[in-house]
Amino acid sequence: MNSVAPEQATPPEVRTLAERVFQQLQDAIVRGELAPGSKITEPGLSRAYGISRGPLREAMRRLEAHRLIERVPHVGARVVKLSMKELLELFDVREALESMAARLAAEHMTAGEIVGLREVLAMHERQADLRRGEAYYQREGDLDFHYRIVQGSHNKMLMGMLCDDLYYLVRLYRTQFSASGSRPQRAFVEHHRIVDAIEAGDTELAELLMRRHVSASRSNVVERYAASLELQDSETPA
Amino acid sequence: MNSVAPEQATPPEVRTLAERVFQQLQDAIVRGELAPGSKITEPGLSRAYGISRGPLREAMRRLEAHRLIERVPHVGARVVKLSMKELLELFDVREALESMAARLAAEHMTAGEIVGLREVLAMHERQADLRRGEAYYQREGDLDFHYRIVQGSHNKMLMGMLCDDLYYLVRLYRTQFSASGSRPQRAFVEHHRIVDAIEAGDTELAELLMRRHVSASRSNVVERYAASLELQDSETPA
DNA sequence: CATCATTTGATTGTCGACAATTGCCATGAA
DNA sequence: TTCATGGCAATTGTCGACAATCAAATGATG
Repeated sequence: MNSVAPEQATPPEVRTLAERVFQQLQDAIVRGELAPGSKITEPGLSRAYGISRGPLREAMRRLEAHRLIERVPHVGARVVKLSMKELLELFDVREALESMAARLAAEHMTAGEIVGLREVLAMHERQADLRRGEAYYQREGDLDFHYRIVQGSHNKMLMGMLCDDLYYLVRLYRTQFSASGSRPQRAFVEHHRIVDAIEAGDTELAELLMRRHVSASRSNVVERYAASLELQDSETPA
Repeated sequence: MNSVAPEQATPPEVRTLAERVFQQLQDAIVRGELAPGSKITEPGLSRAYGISRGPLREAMRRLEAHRLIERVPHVGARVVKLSMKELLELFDVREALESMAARLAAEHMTAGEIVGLREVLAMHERQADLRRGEAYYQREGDLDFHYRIVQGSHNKMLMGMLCDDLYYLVRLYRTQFSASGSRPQRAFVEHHRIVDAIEAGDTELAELLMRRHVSASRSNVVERYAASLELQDSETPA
């Protein structure tokens, strides 16, 4: 199981209570168990998780740093609720960072990492062939693909920004907007082309393809959003 | 005085103790008053700033999120010390994000923001003409220039990443490596070209020029570093 | 003399309680 | 009815103390 998901059971390094409750809360938010926009209070979570407010505040601070909750002093915190504008902002940032990651990956990725990447792609195709739980696995798999490329960049700072922050927001968006991973076959082709460029060491091509890939994904989101708005309008005509 | 520096005296919104001590610590680190790599302990800072460990831990958590200190559970925290590798990583991330910022700025910047940008450039040239404290003002001014372009992107997420995180690291690097802003006239020209492209609404050109600008700055750092290594070797020939 | 176990000191993690600020609701006046 | 004002409950911010953990100093042993 090579998922991008954080191992939750008993990771070797969960030394502190705050760390554990942080991961639990992060998971709950990304999964949508804590509704976007809902207010979360310290005494409430403190009772719910059976810990004191001290570690809980620490966990909440980390959630805030990861942009999963928003806090305002003396008022409280609420789970982040991505607006369409913010979602598009997220895509622009992803386009910038991931295209750079692809470029660096084409420059620094090792042979072993590339075969691992190919295996991920092969697994996706197998799952697509089986047509079983296509949407979900495709989505997780897509994230896994991007995850590995970022790791292949060998740029710690980039890895931290994308894997520790943005990708959780991406997953949150997918649950919030219940966006099914459409355009699967096209994305498959794009993924393969990107790996080809990386394997060839073609930095500029890898960067360009990744940029288009993210941009296309963004356009797809915009289209689906516009369509959903139309549908909504036709359902409730004023 | 249109500096990028955070107003420290009594900003209108410093409602909480943790917030204040966070800004103070952030400033102390960026200024080099807290040496890079030095260990900082909670009781020590608690006494130094006359506050309890509660708010202080919160401030330290925020510093960690901003990558200004590094913590390891049950051991302690130390001020971040940028290695050359990490510094280059920082430049790659800047290149990705700032070129995107320039592209978005060319698309969304208002006329008023553009005249403000021109004023910043004019002020830099005046200071360069006067040849007074050139290096320092140039450096702060350079950051101010980039700061305004990021704001012109009108992308909140991008602004948060660059202005709230990376730019503090850039300033930290400048004090840590005591890097004087060399190549001033060339940077001036590049700045002007970038503003021209933004004003013309040429998104692709603005992006390309900003990318080259950051890349050139990176190359400059590499050169100076190599030179300093040679000098060091000649001084202490094993 | 080097190596390793032990102890000690300090630091971090956690907890419960108190004070300060906020938002809400009821009351009253225009 | 609407708006302002005052009080009240709840939440957040802050503090000091206790327990768990780690790193270095100490001493014992081969």
